[in-house]
Amino acid sequence: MSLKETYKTKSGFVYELLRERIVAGEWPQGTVIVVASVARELGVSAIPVREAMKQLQAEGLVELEPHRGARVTVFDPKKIVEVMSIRGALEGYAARVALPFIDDAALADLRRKVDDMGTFTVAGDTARLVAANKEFHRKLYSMGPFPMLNDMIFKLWDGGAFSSIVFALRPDRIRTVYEEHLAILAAIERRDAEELERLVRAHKSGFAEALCEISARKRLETL
Amino acid sequence: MSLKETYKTKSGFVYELLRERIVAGEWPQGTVIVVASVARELGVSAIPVREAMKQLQAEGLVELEPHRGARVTVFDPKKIVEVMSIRGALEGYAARVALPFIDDAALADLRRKVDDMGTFTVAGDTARLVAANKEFHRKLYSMGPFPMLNDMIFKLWDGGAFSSIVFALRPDRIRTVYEEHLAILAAIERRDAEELERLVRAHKSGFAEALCEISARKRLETL
DNA sequence: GGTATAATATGCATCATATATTATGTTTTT
DNA sequence: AAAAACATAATATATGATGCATATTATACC
Repeated sequence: MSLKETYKTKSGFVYELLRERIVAGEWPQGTVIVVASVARELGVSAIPVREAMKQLQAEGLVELEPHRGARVTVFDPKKIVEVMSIRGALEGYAARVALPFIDDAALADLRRKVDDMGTFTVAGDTARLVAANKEFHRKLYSMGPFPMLNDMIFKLWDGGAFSSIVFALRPDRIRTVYEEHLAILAAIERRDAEELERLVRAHKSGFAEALCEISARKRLETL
Repeated sequence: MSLKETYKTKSGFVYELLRERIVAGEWPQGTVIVVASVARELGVSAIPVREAMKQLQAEGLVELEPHRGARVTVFDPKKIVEVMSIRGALEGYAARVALPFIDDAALADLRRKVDDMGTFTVAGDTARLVAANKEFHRKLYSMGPFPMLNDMIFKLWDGGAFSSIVFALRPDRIRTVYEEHLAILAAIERRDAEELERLVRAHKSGFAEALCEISARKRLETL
């Protein structure tokens, strides 16, 4: 990860690093970010850090209050439903437009990933299940003709990694998710674009509902 | 527009200003932006300008190449279709989820805006027609429960203002657009969410197709 | 035509300033 | 006199200006 060799600018280097920390949950929601501290830690001046922050803000990962400072964006239940609903619309459409480009090889790949999910489901390995889930969707959408659409989807996806907490607190969802993916795969095989879009959208809605139910029980403060 | 009174930071001031210039077409696609020049012109240092650029980059309005500089993003036909398709998905969904919140007052407002569009259509006043069109959609979506969704839509909307050029080069579209809005309004009155989403999405697709047809004839270099 | 050099613009660090928050002391009110 | 409200000073931090280093591009020279 040496700066000089991998990145062209320090600004870009800091951006990637901070992004990784936030997405990985190393810096949880609400963490205040002090520019000077980060700069000192990384051995750069404040300038590149501030520029990175501006990008992260535009991406929605941090919130920037003039003259007050920055903190990692806090997701309240309302915002979670919002993001999940938008993802439902985007991902449903992405699946629909990708469908005509799914050839036999891609279909086999998707089927294998669902098989993996089945394995991890019975094994109770939620970490790998979450990863396989993301891989499935990434593969599916990546076959489509709109790379910008994929970027938007996975920016939102990285914006809040709620999968783990849902599976932890609602283990019943694990099987549900697996079954939903079976249905999605079946729709792909049937080349049923309408149904595919509906299923993917419902898939996200289910997630949003589970998250709401959880946050009603618990205030999500540990996320 | 005095800086001190309206804006809290110079960075924010520069951001708004540059954004306005790009969106309004004052700086057309491909315009190279020299940080030092902008700074000199606005009477600020390079720092706020650079930070504004980073935000505009994250928003997709400018493209930033390390050590090379910045230019206003160029939209090729492929990218136009992409943006319009994504907008179709987002706006269709936005209309659908807004529908339950459309009360009589909002409906009357929407109907009046479509009437305006009718007036401007027969008058051939495309400038006002474009404005009324945007107002119609803004009003419609703003009734919905997802402000973040609206932000995404109108960020994309501002990203490329193609309406004028379409009407200029394909005058037949003027009447089509008006009729499509009549159909959309009818679907709202019938409270038909499914059909509403379909119509809004088709509305954008029609636009994308017209743009493609235009760019096939003309290389869009004057946009 | 390839290489060296000059010109231009970006990228970054240091230093200075403005702003918000916290702490402290003072005044006012009950 | 005690408590609350207000004003003021102190600190921390974000924001911004200046100056320099570095990368890229163009030009000239061999």
